[in-house]
This record gives sequence, C-alpha cells and structure tokens, in this order.
Amino acid sequence: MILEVIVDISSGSIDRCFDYEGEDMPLGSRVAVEFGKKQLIGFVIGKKQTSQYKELKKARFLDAPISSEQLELLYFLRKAYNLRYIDALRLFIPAKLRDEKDPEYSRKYLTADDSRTLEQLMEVVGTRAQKQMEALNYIAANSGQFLNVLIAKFGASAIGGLREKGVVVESLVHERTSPLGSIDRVDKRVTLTEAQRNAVDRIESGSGVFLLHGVTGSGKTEVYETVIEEELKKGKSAIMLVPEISLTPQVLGLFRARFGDSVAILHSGLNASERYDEWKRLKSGEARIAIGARSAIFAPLENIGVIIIDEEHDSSYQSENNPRYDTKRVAEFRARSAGAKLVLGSATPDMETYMRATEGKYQLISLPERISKFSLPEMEIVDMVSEFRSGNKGMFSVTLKEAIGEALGRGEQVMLFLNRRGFASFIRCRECGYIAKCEDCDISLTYHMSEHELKCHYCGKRYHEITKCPNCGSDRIKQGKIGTEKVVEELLTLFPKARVLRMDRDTTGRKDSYFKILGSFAAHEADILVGTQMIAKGHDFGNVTLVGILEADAALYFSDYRASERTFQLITQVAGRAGRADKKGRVILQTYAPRHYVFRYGKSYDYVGFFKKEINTRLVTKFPPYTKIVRILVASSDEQDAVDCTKTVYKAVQQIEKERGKFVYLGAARSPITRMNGLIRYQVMARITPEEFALVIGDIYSAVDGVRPKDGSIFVEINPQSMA
DNA sequence: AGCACGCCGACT
DNA sequence: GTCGGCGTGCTC
Repeated sequence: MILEVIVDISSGSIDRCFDYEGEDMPLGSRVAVEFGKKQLIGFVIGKKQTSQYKELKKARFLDAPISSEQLELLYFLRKAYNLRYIDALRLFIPAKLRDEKDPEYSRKYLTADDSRTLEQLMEVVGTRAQKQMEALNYIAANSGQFLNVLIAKFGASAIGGLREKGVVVESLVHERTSPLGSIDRVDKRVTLTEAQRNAVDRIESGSGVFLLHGVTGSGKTEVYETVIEEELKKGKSAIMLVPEISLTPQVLGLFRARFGDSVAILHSGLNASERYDEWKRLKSGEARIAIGARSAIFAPLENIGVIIIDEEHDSSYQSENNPRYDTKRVAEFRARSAGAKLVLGSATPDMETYMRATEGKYQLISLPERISKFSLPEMEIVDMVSEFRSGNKGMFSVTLKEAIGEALGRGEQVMLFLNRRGFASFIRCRECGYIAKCEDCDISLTYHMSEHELKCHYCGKRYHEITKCPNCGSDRIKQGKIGTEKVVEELLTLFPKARVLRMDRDTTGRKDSYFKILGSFAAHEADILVGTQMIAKGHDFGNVTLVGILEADAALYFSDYRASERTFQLITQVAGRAGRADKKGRVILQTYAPRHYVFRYGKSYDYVGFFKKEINTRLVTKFPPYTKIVRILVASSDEQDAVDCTKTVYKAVQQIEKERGKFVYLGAARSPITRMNGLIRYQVMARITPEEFALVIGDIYSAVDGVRPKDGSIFVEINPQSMA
C-alpha cells in the first residue's frame, strides 16, 4: 500500500505529501519514516495503489492519534488560514508525540544513601568540602531533591562531588507539578433561576450557534455547567474554552468539583507529560470534557455535543502567532461538522457576534438579571478637562482622591486601572480634550517621532505634527500616555501609608507572578492594586469597594477601530470588580471625554444601546464587521528587500482587486512598528467587504506565498487584534 | 528544516 | 595549489 505522508518539518517547500510504502492503516495515523537521511515522524493523510516514484522507503505505523473528523478540520484550517499541513497537524497532538526520543519527562532525583547514617556519609565527604557538606545536609533534611534543583542551589561541582563519592543515590522520578489525583465529584445541586433554566432549555432543545448574552453576575457559568451535564447524559462530550488568563486554580477547582475525573484540563502550566496525560484521557474517552484556552478547540474528543466559548469577545481567541487562526471560526466549523451546538457567552459580545445574532444567524439568549440581589455598582464619571481647568494638574481627580482616602479609612481595598495598550500614543489637548483623528477613518492618529508626523494606521494618511490645538488654540497639546510607575509614585505621596501593588507587563514577566500578585492582593497584603487591564478579568476580591479608572478614555484613542468597543468592555469588566455581597461598590471613571457615548451607555450597563450606536459608526467608517481587514506584514533584515517584497505583494493585490472587484481600501506603508527583532517591517493593508473577501482571499494567500523575503518573513493577518 | 553539491577568496 | 564561505536544490 502506498501512503501519502506529511513529514514533521514546517517549511513551505515541504508542505506536501511524500509517498511511502507501508501496511494499510487509517488516515491520520502517525508513522516513523526516513526522510533524506533523517528519522522523522509523519502523518498519513492519503492512501493509493501506485506511485510515480520507483524506490519507496518504508513507513512504520506508530499509532492513530487523529480522527477523521479532525482531518476534516485540518483541511478547513489549511484553506481558511493558509496553514501548512504540518502546522495544522501539530495542533491535534501533544508535543510528546512529536519527539519520542524524549523518554518520560522524568527527572533525576537524588537522595542520601540510606544504608549508612548521616554521620558516616559526612565522614566520607570530609570537612574540607564545605559546599558538598551543605548540599548533603540539605538533601538529608529534605529527604531528597531533584538534580537540577540541587545544581541550581549548590553548583554543579559540589553535587558532582557528592555523586562521585557515592554518598547519594540517583533515581528517575516521574514528576507531576500539579497532582491531578482523583477528585470526588461533588453533587452540587444548583437551582437555576428561571432565566437560566430557560437558557438551558433553549440550548438543549435547539441546534446551531447560540449567543448567551448575560450581564456580569447573571450566572452564565451555571448555564454552561448544566448544558455540559445534559450533553454528558446524552452520551456526548463537550469542549469549553476560556480566556487563558482566567484559567485560575479556583475556576479549575470548580469544574473538577462538579465533573470530577471526567474533565481534562489543558492549560499552559502543564508540562509536556502532564499535557500528554490529559490528552490521552480525552482520546481514550476516559475524560469527556475538555477545558482550556484556545488550543483546546482541537481536543481529541469524539461525539462532541457542545462547544462553549466563555468571554467570547476576548482577544486571546485569535491566535496572533503561527499557526494563526480564529478560534471562534474554527469552533463554528468543528461544531457544524460534528453536529454539535456552539455556545458563545459574554456580557459584552464582540460586535460581529452580536450583529450575527441580530441578523438571526445566531440565536440570542439574554440573561438580563443578576442572580444576587446586589445591583451593579454605581458609576461616576469625572470630567478631567474641568478638573484640569480648575487647577488640578495631577492624575487623580478630587473625587477619586477622597474616595480612596475613605475606602482606606474603612480598611477596604482599592483597584486602580490604567488603560495602556500597545505602543501607540495619541495626541490630546489637555485644555479641551481635543484628539487628533484621521479625516477619512475617524481613528486617532499616531505620532511618529522619527518623521515628526501624525499617521493613520488604517489608511496610511499622513498629517503635519501639531503644536497648537486646532480646536481651542492651547499649546497644552501632547501625547497622552502615563505609566503605572507614575501612578504608584503619585499615589504614595498622597497616601504614604498605603500598601500599593503594581501589576503590568513589566511586573509579570514570569507566568506565575501574575497569580502571585493577585493572590497577595486577595490576602489583603496590600491596600491598592494598580494595573493595566490585566487585572480587570476574573478574580473577585470581596474587600474591594472602590475601583478607579484613571484614563478611561485612553483606549478610545488608540489607533484602532475597536477602541470604543474595547473601552466599553473594559468599563463593564472593571465595574464587576467593585463591591460584592454586603459591601456596596463604587466606580469612578476619569475621562477627558465625559460626553462620549461609550460612557453614556457604559454608565447604565446598556450594551444593546452601545451596540446600536457603535455598529452604525462601523457602517459609516467601513470597518468590521462590515469589512474585513487584511494586513500583509513583510519583515526583512534588509530595507531594500522589504521594500521590494512589499511592492511585489502590493502590485499583486492590486491586480487581484482589478480582476475581482473593488476594495474599500488598499495601501502599502511602513508598519507602525518599523523595526522589530532587527527586521524592517512594511505592510500592505486592505479593507474588503465580506462578500468580496471570500472571493479574493485565496488569491491573496497565493500571491503572498509567491513572495519570499531573503531573511525574514511575510504573512497575512485577518482583522489583526493589534497593529504592532 | 537539514544536508549535499558547487563555485569563488585567503591561507598552510 | 587547498580549505571553506554560503547560494541553490532536493528529500518519496
């Protein structure tokens, strides 16, 4: 039998089948092959009787990790995102299955030789070897430790000395960092509210895609859990996706408590063998619920009954690095091909999602009421322009200062949000709140220091630098951007006794420090938490009664068409942090644009009102969901090469436009971040109506594939989440 | 991705 | 004369 095999090398020129000889085996089988002179893993995606090649090498069957349903998904991914076979295949299998030579992720573990007493061992080591003695004592006191830990602690030579002297014993230990030992299922009988019951019934009796639009605290989670339970009863399986950031131990604990061992959790904290274990439990059917961040959409489940995407508006569902894909679209495809339902849940749905719901493409289910009697906190909007005019030049308004003082006085906690996204800085007049915007796109302009120009990132239009406000003539016009450090600094001069924690990109370099900071704030080891929107999600702190948003409008002016939408999401999310149970919360929102509609609707938690207003703006300015933004990013170490490649691509896309129809916009320019990792970046931007997009995207992909920067990369992004 | 083949500059 | 640079082409 001739097998058509995709080998495990990700390269454009090898993205095709190679023929091998082998026994009959199912499609999706994993095989061992010799490719050139290398031993590789490969995947069988086709079978045939004859080959045009004479001398075929043999493929050895290993296992069959990919189902036919997943293979369908493979072809979808390939077509929709121009992915290579192997890049898509890799999504379906844990890393472990790619490198078998890696034994069992076990680590060497050293223990003191227990056939002798510690005294005897110390004698062997000798008093001269200080470091070794120290290490030996440590090992004995802790009844052993991993080799790598010991080396990090005492140095390789000291540990080497102990091993040479034979005073320690080595063993291999399979390590599990987070023991997933059996957990008993707690039969938590939740009584659903009428609205929740209704939602469950509609989902269970229907099919297709549902948008579960529920305000913060309306109990979406119970709906998800009940739906999953019902599907399990029908003998089906379920996938539930959550934003990476909300995969907290608490959330996981809740699901484990409800579903016990039938849930497999795929999160970034797992090491390769833990991930493999969870994968195997799903593959074997031992676990029938997969919970995880976006990549869990590829979980090896059969007979899927429901796919749930919580916080569906979250930007982490869009993969920004290869392989690039949009989880919601993948989920929609997978649900349809598996005959499963898809439930998208959010308090602030994505514009596109909600539009589809209004068009009847998705079924809209609303949970308008909060479960608990406590209403959402009151929002106060403080006008920073009048604050500035009346002489307060600081970053805290009088109202906020007083409120912080009061909260601290009562021993309660405060969260302060600083809206700082991306790199771009907008230009704002501090006297009147004027913002420099593009005449054509109504998007804030970005100041480019090197060229002393203002630019629109969506159409590339350039404007002269301005030093005087065109609106009021003031010269207090400058880049509006403040950092968390400055907030903390000013905070400490105002409240010297307050214990302040800061959380942003800089303080959360390591993965676990994020949880550490939140944990320490939850334990009331600090009074005030200052951070970017990172702290807006998940995590409820019972003692937080005041939330301040310092630059509530900052996100409005990032050169991004989603600016208002993101601001609305942020306000809603942040408001959910203030006040719980018995303590009434207060939200203070500082802005230079108090009359902007996002605040009007945000204040009253009126998503639908906001949506209607915003969707109209999108229609007028021709942004998604009324268009698709196609961004082709060219990166090269050589400026001229980057320019040449960009020109070639631009011309090719221009040709496509000429042949297939009219785009809303097409242009080429330097990328907003011109340099990244030593590469010069240029981009071609297009805005295309959805109908035309379907016609031309294939051609655009092939045009891009035909261009190859010498030393760099080129790729296509659809509706990029950020323009960096 | 690797690895081989292949054609031009500075060294024993 | 040779060692070695990395450009191009191939892997069933």
